[in-house]
Amino acid sequence: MADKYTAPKGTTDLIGAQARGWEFLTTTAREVFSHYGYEPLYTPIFEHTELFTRGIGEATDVVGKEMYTFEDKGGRSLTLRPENTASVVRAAINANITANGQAAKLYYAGPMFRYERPQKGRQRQFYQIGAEALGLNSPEADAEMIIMLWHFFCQAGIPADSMRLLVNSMGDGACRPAYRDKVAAFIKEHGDELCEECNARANTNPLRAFDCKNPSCREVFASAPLLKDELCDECAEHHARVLSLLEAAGVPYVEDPTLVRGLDYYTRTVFEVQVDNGLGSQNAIGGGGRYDGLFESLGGKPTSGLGFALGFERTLLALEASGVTFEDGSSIDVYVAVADDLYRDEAFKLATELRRNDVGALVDVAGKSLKAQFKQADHASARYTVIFAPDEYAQGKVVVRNMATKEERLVAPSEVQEAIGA
RNA sequence: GUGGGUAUAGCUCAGCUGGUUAGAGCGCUGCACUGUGGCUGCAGAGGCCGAGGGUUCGAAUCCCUUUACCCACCCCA
Repeated sequence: MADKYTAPKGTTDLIGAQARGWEFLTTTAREVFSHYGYEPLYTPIFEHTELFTRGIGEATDVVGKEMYTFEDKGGRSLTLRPENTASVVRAAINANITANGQAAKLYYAGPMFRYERPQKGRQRQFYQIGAEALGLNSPEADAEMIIMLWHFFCQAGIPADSMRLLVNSMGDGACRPAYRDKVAAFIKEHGDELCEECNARANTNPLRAFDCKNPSCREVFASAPLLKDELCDECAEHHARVLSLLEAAGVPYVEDPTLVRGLDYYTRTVFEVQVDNGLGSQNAIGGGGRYDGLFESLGGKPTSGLGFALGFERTLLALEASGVTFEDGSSIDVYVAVADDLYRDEAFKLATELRRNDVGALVDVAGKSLKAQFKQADHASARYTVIFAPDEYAQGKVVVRNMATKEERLVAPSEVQEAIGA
């Protein structure tokens, strides 16, 4: 554990079960999302810093203190992406894929970067899988997005009853500003009963005060005005429709009027999936919402948008807590062994042929004893072991041993594939 | 950015109030079984006890510093 060459703070190598878990989840995502008509989109790991300051919002913690920003050799200010929605929208604007009211459904998977103090379920380089639906403004689109996220988690193996789906509406340009002022006024009114941070939020981002975990603040906020009661008619109707669609789809949700996403771009529908076990002090494994103003903030034409991101590491923790494991997944059908070094060339050749025919085959390349070769075959869970041995090979045959039943058959090397039923 | 904890073999960890060659289990390699895996028995390899400094006749053990990791606050996925 020399610390000379360790991965930087907050980063980790995806190795063993974690690496397999990542492949499993990205594969699952591709399968599930494609059934909803989603296509892959991969954007750069770094972007112009301004994309994030404009897109996510200057007042957010993510932009204010968590970005990995650097200057490149050309003097440009670049930032490692702290999230991917702004990039996807930028890419969509650049490629003009939402021209003339066309919709686009896109998903991605990859690392994000935030300069935070690491802890369980939170690292500086972390992996997200996400989806964005662009150019769709109907409540049906919202419901479909939420259902897809729920579907993904279920498909990945998290028991539905261990998850909790929270849904809320944040209003839009017509109703949120007034509500925002109302909350700010409420905070000022109760200033002496609230913590410092809550007071500070009155000026920066009043809604975030709902996230405060301080018990006494929560108590005060229990009587705060709720956006739910202040929504404009359009937002209220939209929200009600989303909820009834979720209900009809049998996706259990909880209305949480205090759910406030931390990024400035959200409008109307916001949602979050939480679990109670395995995540330490975190509890959100995925979340997202609608961002109808983001295109314009980034210089595009008014276009609605909607999406979610889910945290890979947290999802993995939740899966582990549910007893899901990612065992070594090598698929070895045959182990080709030699009883004498004389046959190593033949064995090597057979293994090569089998692999070309789509059969998983292992052959010893370390000069091990026959016994050691059997052990390897066993550890690889090979279903069969083929043995090149003097007596049998003198008749042009090799031994095919079924490792489970211990039955052995003699066949010509060319018939091995048939003998193992592959 | 602010707290608390931990650091000994590939992995999980013992090592009491300082005492001589630093241990166990699992894993790995070999042998018993020279052409047949799992079980068993035996043997072996693998450690500058995170790093640096100090106290001491003597430090994995005590003190200081440092680094890393973990956990929590905060924030979010």
